Amino acid sequence: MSKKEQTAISPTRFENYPEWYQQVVKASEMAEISPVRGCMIIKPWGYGLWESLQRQIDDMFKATGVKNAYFPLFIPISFLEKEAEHVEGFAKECAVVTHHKLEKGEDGRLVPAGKLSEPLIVRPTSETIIGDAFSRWIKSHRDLPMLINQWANVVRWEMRTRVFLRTSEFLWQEGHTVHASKQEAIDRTCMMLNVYKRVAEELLAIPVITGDKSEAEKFPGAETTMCIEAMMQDKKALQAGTSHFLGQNFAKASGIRFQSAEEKEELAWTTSWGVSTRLIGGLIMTHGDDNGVILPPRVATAHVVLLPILKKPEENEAVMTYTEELARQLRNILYHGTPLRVEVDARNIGGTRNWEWIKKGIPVRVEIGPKDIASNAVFMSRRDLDRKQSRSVTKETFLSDIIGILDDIQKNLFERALAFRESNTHDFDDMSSFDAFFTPVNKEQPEIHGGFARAHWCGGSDCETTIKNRLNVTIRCIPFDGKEEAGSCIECSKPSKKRVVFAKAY
RNA sequence: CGGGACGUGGCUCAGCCUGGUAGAGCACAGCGUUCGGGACGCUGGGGUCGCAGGUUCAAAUCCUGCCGUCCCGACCA
Repeated sequence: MSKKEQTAISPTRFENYPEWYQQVVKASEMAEISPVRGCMIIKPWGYGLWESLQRQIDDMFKATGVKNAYFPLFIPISFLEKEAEHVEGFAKECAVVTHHKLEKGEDGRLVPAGKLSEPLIVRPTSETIIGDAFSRWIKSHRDLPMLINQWANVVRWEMRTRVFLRTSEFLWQEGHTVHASKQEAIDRTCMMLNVYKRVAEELLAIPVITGDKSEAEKFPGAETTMCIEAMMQDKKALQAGTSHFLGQNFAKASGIRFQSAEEKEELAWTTSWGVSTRLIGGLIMTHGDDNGVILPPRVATAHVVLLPILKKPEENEAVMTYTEELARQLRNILYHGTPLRVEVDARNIGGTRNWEWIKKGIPVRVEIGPKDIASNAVFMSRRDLDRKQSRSVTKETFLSDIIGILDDIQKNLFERALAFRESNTHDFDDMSSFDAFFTPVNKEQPEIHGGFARAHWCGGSDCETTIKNRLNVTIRCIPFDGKEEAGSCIECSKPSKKRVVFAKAY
């Protein structure tokens, strides 16, 4: 056999990153592509992750006073037309419903019939229809702030799709708030971005940069868009969440007015913010290795899998009893407020079983055989460590340590990802080294290259466009934590006070 | 939406050039031997060869159209 260690996923990240991603999604049984163009089927192992994420995000929203509601999937075209920039941004990727029934055609096939008087679009986002409701709900400053969120599916008819990262239909939450003052709306925009930063860093163990989007990258119809940006293992940036200060644009479009304390009619200020199932793609690309996914414990579909070693019939019952007892004890332990999620996999299918769980990325695997029972022990493996570091520990030690172990995995994943980002983030002050940074050695089959480049930018969209056209590199964000320093724009040399983050992006 | 590649059991693919009624490996099911182990043997199930037309006595194979997937670009959470 070859010297090279065999990996569960082929090709490896290094060999072909996009293909590796596809294979990981498949091998981990998180999702698959559906018969419907551009849409995905999220399988239980992937959906469980979304559920645990959703539950925790929802709690965080509610802690800030947000309430959930649900608005229609269909939006009248006339609603979309109300905000000019908004139309511009979304019109070309809308699914449109034009008929309301099917009839048998001449060839026996079903054909659309019953044309709608006004076509409906399937929501690409819900600012307009929620704005319409807000205009009726809000009369007085006493109705404000209005803090609403909905968990929903949306459709954006994408040309090129990728499971979890960009599909025609995806799941997300969209928060929509209305405020009496500009400052309060801006504060809310920041507050929710901070929630997203915590979601990414504390739950998903994905370090993110927070900042403002440039004019070219902001949400259609927004005054400003703030974002969290993460670095994937191919050194490309992933926009993982956005929070928009909408100014009075949508209030104007939908007629959201209120009577102020001074008895004057005023136009309201609104925000919107969202994260989607794209986060799952980000998780895979941040933590995955050549053996599959690695799930951060805080969001993992399951935390621990127990793998009883069933060899001889006369021993099996004792092994299963010991296993079930351990499962019961584990499920009584709380991990960050929720009971540990434990799987028992008693299939007698040899090493394949172990590898399936490695590919799925479950944080902790525990093998239990007759020898372990004899010594009152378990044989434990951590997904974030090398398989050779698996070790035998007593059952009591395991039970008392498991929370610490999971927290340690969580911490390890975050620190690993942070170190990767740091080592691939550089300052640039001249164009030739900037160009070299973003130019692959092999142009035919580009190797993994680039990263985050912090460079000065004059603020002009011409410079931004020039760079984008030449290198396919965009301004990911104007970071909040960037320090003020005198410099000159990397493209045009005009004065600049701050560095922005450039990168290739998903 | 432009350029490229591809579509044959669940998966990876051979067969297509030189038409003659479908193959392998893996996976799956059963039995047995192994096994703290991605094991081995035997037996078995499963495919209208992406879809629709056309050419032909005969099409996975030739022709046309459509659909889908992946990669690269434009666009995007």
